[in-house]
Formats: sequence, C-alpha cells, structure tokens
Amino acid sequence: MSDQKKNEKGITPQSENFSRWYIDAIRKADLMDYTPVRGCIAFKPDGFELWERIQSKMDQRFKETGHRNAYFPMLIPESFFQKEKEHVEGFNPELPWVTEAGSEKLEERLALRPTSETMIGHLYSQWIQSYRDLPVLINQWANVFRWEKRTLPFLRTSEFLWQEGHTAHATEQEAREETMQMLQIYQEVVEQELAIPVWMGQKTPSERFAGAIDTYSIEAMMKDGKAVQAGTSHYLGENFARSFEIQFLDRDNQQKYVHTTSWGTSTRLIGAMIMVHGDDQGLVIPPRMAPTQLVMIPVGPGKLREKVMEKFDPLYDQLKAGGIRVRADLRDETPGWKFNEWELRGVPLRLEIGPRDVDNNQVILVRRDTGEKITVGLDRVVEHVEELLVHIQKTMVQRAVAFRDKHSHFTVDTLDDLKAHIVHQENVGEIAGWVLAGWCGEEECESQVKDETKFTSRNIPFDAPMEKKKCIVCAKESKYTVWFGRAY
RNA sequence: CGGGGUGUGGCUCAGCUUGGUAGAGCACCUGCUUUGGGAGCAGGGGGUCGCAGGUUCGAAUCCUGUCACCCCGACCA
Repeated sequence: MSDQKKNEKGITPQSENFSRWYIDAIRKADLMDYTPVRGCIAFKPDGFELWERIQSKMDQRFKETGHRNAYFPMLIPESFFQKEKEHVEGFNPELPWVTEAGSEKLEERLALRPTSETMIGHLYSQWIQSYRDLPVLINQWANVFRWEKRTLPFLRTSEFLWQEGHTAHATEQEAREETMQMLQIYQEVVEQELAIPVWMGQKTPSERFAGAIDTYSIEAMMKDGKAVQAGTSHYLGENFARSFEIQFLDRDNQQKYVHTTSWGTSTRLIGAMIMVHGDDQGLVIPPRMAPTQLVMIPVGPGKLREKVMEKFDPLYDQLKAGGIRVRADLRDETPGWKFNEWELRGVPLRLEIGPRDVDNNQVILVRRDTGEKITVGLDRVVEHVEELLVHIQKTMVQRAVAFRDKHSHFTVDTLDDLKAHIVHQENVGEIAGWVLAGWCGEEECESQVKDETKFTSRNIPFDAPMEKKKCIVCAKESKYTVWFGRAY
C-alpha cells in the first residue's frame, strides 16, 4: 500500500503526497480510527477533545447571543422531505433509511437526518402562534448522516458531528441580521481559536444550501491550496415556513409566515485545523485549541533524576496553578522519543529540564511552530509560558494569512489564463491556490470554469481585496468578484 | 458510482509468480544496563493471512464473489 517515502516519524512528507501526509499525521497522532462501517470513523480521546474545545468555544458565543440548546430526533419521516422540493432533491441521493424494526416493516420509511430543517420546521409550526413567541433561537449539537461517495476522516465522513442552529423571526430583516451575526461568530471562533484565516462571503446560487434563499460561508485555504468551507449560515426566507405552515399572528392581527435561518459547523473544522497548520513532523495545534499546551520532559541521566524532580514537581504545580494545560511525561522512554511523540501530536510548547538546567537555575522551552529553543530562568517560567502561548497563537495566524495570501492570485483574468496558471504552477511544483475573478452571474460561465479546471466558486467575499471588472469566462461586465479554487 | 491500488501479529511490510502447515523490523511483556533528539543486551507472548465460497491430498499463495481502506475522477459540509 505504501511505496511512498516516509520520514523518520513514519509520515509521508507533505510535498510528496499531501493526502497521505494527512492520513499519516492523524493516525500517528491517535486522533481517530476507522470502523467496520464505511465512512464512519471513531473519534479517539485526543481527537474528540479537539471537538469538545471547538464545541465549548462555539457554544459560549451562542449562549452570549441568546441562543439555547435543544435536541431533536435523529429519525425523520420520509414525508417531511417531500414538503420542500429543493430540499428533497438536494439530499435524496445521500440519505440512509430505516425501513424496518425487528421483523416488522415500518409504515413509513425514516431517514437518518442529514440536517434537521424539516423536523424542526414541523415542530416550530406548533410552537409558534404569536409574535410574542418570536424569535425562536435554538441550537442543536448532534450527529448527522450524509452517505457520501468519497470519504476522508474529519473532512467528509458518512456520519459526522456538528451543530445546527435554527431560528425563526418575525421579519426578514431580523432573520438576515441573525444569518450575518452567526457567520460573524464562526469567523471569530475559527480565526481566534483555530488560528485559521477565512474569507466571509456569499455562496453563488449553484452552491447554495438546498432550500435556502441565500447561503453564506467562511472559506479557508489548506496547505495544498484546496478550500474548505468551514461554516455556513443560511437565510431560508419563508421557504420552510410555507412548507411547514409556520405562521404567527402579528401585532396587526395578520397571520404571517416566519422567516427562518439555519447555520452549521462540523467536525470538519478539526481536519481543516490540521491541514492549515500541520507540517512534516505532524500536527501543530494552536495553543488556544490544544488539549495539552505544554509538555514537561525531564532529561539527563537517571542517577540525577531525583535532583531534577526536586525542581520539576513544584514547577508542574506552578504551571497548573497558573492555568496552563500542562502535562508531565514521566514515562520510561528516552527524551528523544518523547520529543518526537509530542511533536507528532502538535503540543505547542515543550519544557525540558535536566541536571545542567538545575545547576543554572533554568529550563529550556521549545516551540512546536518554529522549533525555536528558549532558555528561561526557573523563577519566571509561568509568565514566559503564558506569553509564549499567546505569541505562538498569533504567529500561527500570521503564518496562515501569509500562506493564504501568497497563494491567492489576482491577475488571472480569463479562462485560458486560469488553465495556463494551473499548468504553470504544476510545472514549477507549486500549488495552484485560489484565484479572485470576475463573474457575470450566469450559471453557464460558472460551470464552465468547473468543467474545464475543477475550480469551483468558493464564495463572493464581502470585502474583496480588489474588484474584478470582467467575467473570467465571457468577458462581459462582471456583477461579482468571486474566489475560485479547488475544494474539499 | 467509474478507473487504479492495497488488505498477512498492535504498526510497516516480506512471502503469492512456481500451492507443502507463516516470517522480519518496530511495538508489547520480564530482567539488567541506559536516558540532553526515536537506547543496548538477554529471554518471552502474540497471527483461523479482510470475509465467504470453490479447486486441490493440501491454499496466505490459484479461481469466483464480497467488504473495507488508499489514490484519481463525477456528487456533497
């Protein structure tokens, strides 16, 4: 299976084969395992803890903005899907079905939810009677199923974990504000916590959620130049309200349909974080996300270990008391082995302390992101660690921004330019990245780009770095400036 | 779902062409020595060769089917 070169850690270098690097890295880091069910992975504790941290950061912001969590059934009656035409068409190909219980055939097939708009729409129609019941601001943390043809751990699995927010509002304006607010929150969490820069923007109609009026997304660039849609927020208008009869009596004594929104982020954020920051030594986890921020490793001969531990133990307690997520590695392995192991797992900082350090009243700190070694006085470790963690987080964002910008192209103005660009980049061993291009708004032009280059429209950024005047395909005046790239 | 590849102790793989009762390295266990970038020696445990059929006196090896994973495409978060 593997005739690829792997480095001393058993990881295929990124430059050799990025896909293999990704699989090697997550397996070596012990984040997940495959299961007997196609496309369904097990999250091992280290992988799941990353999700828990994403959850808590997101959840905190949801709560701050007035949302509450609830839970809805995983099984959805077939008839519900029929109620929203675009929605059925969008999801039908990837729905798994429950058709019997024991030996009894069910009267109506039940789908494993791909998303919960229909179930929630049905219930909201009962929960909402008056304008006084609005807005309804509910979020659900759940598993969902989409029977994908091609799966990739975290990034695309048949079952995945996510959060889906579902809100109902009296007016379009309020619903649209909600849609934007949640997109903004996604942007903040992903940039501030996961250290992944994103472009916020609107999806083109062909990339829109099945049943939405408008879909917005945040898009991130991976180290292989491909895009990951890291979060989406939809303004659903009255579409689901009409399909599910979600009406309320307004102040003016008129029955009106509510305006709904939905928004989601998933465990694919874990995959994105790995693909944005990881290197040939393995994962690099941003400090704010890292389950372990600092690993302490005693070094030096065993006979002098006791002397080292006299400093080591109090230091551990200090760091712990200082709120650092610290871990002491006292296993009976060689230091070199441990260094490699923790690098593989992406721990942001390593602390080494040996007899020489004790004599000099110092410790060594090593940054995972740069490999830099820093000697620090024993009495100032906690504050140095705190500073370094903040600094590493910042550096990681800056690096990711620089990478993204370096691989964003602004002078590709025609389809021929784009094809030439792709060929050229391949020839010089560079990734193709993304291009910012004009688009006239015609679907034919958009799909022509896709057919001929595999580049798809990522989104129409709110704050495009520049305006593109002409459609990349037909050269007519462009209505939109769009990011195009290959996508996961 | 189409094209290609791979399934052999926990991991990486050899053995398959030419059938003859399963190997290596790493990991694991015990002991001793070691420990500042994946330590050494000695002893030890662990595999119905993805699964199901078939051919054969005999199948990891040959045939058929099936499942999973990886890579490349079409569909999607």
